[in-house]
Amino acid sequence: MSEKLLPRAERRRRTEGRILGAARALFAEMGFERTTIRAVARAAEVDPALVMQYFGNKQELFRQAVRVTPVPDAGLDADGLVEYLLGTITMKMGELPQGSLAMMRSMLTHPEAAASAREVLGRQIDRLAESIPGDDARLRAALMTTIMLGLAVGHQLLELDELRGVPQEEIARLLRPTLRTLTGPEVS
Amino acid sequence: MSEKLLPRAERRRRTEGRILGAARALFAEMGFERTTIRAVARAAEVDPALVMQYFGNKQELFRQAVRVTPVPDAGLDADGLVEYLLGTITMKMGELPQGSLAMMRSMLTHPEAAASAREVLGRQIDRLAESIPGDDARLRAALMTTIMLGLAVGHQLLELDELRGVPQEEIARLLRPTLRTLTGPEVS
DNA sequence: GTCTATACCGTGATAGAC
DNA sequence: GTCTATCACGGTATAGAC
Repeated sequence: MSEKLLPRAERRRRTEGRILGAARALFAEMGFERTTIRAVARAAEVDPALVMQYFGNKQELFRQAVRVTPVPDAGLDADGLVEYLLGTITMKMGELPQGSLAMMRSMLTHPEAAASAREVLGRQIDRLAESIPGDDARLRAALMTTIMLGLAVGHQLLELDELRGVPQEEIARLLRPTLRTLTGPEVS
Repeated sequence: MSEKLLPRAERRRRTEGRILGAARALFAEMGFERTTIRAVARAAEVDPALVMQYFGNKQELFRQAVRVTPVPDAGLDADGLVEYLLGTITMKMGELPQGSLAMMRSMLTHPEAAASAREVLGRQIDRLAESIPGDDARLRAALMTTIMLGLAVGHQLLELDELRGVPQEEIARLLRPTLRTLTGPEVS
């Protein structure tokens, strides 16, 4: 194999990484439409056409940049699930993975991001519904999920003043009884 | 004054109305970026340049199309506010004003829509905070507001399957105790 | 095999023709 | 008062330079 300063494959891998990093940051901040291939290329210090060469089109670049790590599902009881959800706040507050942010940023205006969001949320609803009793378990699970969605949107994307700088423990403390009202047919 | 089939001013008013209606529908469905002036003009059956002539630029067209009717504020107690919020579900479910939908659709990716959303939500938070006790009234009010925001996003914009076709009364029934956990320092 | 230059089309916007 | 160039910019495809 030819021995330059870096092996060709390694060099390519690094360039791809820079492009994906730049794309992730821009998609998260500006959304799909306002993020230009040219801007991504500029941020990654490569030629715009190279981005096309690597990823084919903007859609595929987006897909690879936001690739969200699938939620590891474990069998938990209702209270455990509430704690799990409250735990995700911690992430949502501090630094939710940039890929997830990018996906959420575009989910209302980009069809594929919307589909991806529906899938992720649907999985969470499934998981919650399995662990809570009642005929309306899915509806309750959906409401719990939209509550967390609203929090993420309000805090991370809209950056509402009232939520800025609030320690996650305080949110968790207030939201714990709130979510618990939805985990069972009775408050119990 | 010249007497054609319609007075010039009236004719203009109708054309403007058609354009605004078409714009509202398209902005609500596709968001700001994906809505093209040309498509709005096509839907309103006018020349694209006429849209520019009337509104100057796309931004101003958006501003006038989504102009959201300010929430009439009345002094209510905490429980009354919960019922008020639950009442807004009814609207959010059936047919939330298209202008509000358009604004929400773009709030994550369009700076001005984001500012508008922050303003509307901020007003609701103010209003709620006035009516609930406790040092953390604003935080509680913000959480209540993001809960409703999440519901609107999940139902109206993402159109989650689990919420489609669910009668508003059922949502209200489930969410009433949920919201009540946030209206006071104690569940009481 | 990698990267660069360039051209094409649709969009927002402006200026001017009818 | 309407519509027709025309421009700049962005996504994308292609050809070709190294």
